[in-house]
Amino acid sequence: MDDPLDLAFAALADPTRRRILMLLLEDDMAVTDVAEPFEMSLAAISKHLGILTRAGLISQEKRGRVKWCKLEPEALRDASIWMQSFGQFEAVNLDALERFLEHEFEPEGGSKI
Amino acid sequence: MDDPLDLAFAALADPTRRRILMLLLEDDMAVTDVAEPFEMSLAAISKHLGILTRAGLISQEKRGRVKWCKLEPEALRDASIWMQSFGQFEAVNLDALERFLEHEFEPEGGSKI
DNA sequence: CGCATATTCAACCATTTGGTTGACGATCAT
DNA sequence: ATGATCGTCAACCAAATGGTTGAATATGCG
Repeated sequence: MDDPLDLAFAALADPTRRRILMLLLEDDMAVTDVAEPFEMSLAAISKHLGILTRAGLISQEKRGRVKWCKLEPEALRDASIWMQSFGQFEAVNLDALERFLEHEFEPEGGSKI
Repeated sequence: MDDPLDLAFAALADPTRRRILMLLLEDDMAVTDVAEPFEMSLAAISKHLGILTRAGLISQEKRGRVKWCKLEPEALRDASIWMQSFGQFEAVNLDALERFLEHEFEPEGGSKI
């Protein structure tokens, strides 16, 4: 029940949360800004962010009254490793992986605030 | 809601279902044999198998009165590819993979047919 | 100070989930 | 045909999930 994999996969199972992760892929964001594109209450988004945080997929750091959300790919990586135990799909495109790693954490167009 | 990714990740979020997938990694199995190592009713396992089937992670084929369950890694691959869109997790460390698999398999210790 | 902004909390609600049990339809063996 | 085995179905249950609203807590600003 508290298995990190349970939390990670359960968190990933919700499309809203996957969209949130994709937003955060571009930049760290405040809770309010994460919520902006969605047609649901801020409280709902706050809950989703809590779930992503408990799953270790993001971290939240409060600076002033703003809580910044940041992607934390470690848990994702664990889930990915689990999947690769099935090894039957060598979909791991190492070229793509390398490309991504080169650009890791590169600002890419600056802040959006 | 019907997004294949929703189904795949939701299916993977349950430890019983992940154990089932690991069983099937070794061999195709009948429903009853899948259920054998678990301490829950056959009906419960049957439901889990239904969820895995709807998610596309396994397929079931009835031959005689026995329904054979078979791993179908396509949906898993899709989920894995989705994760790689995040690309920010380092290339799969095979040592980590080994450690991880040991950890996943070990807790039940026992029989594997 | 006094007000607006950022975020969470608490209570509530409907739906889904993961499990049970008992009855049931198929299929195989004797 | 009888009976055992394989598997699902239906009804039920407790708990978790995903959402709402309104009040509450910080924090920043003029």
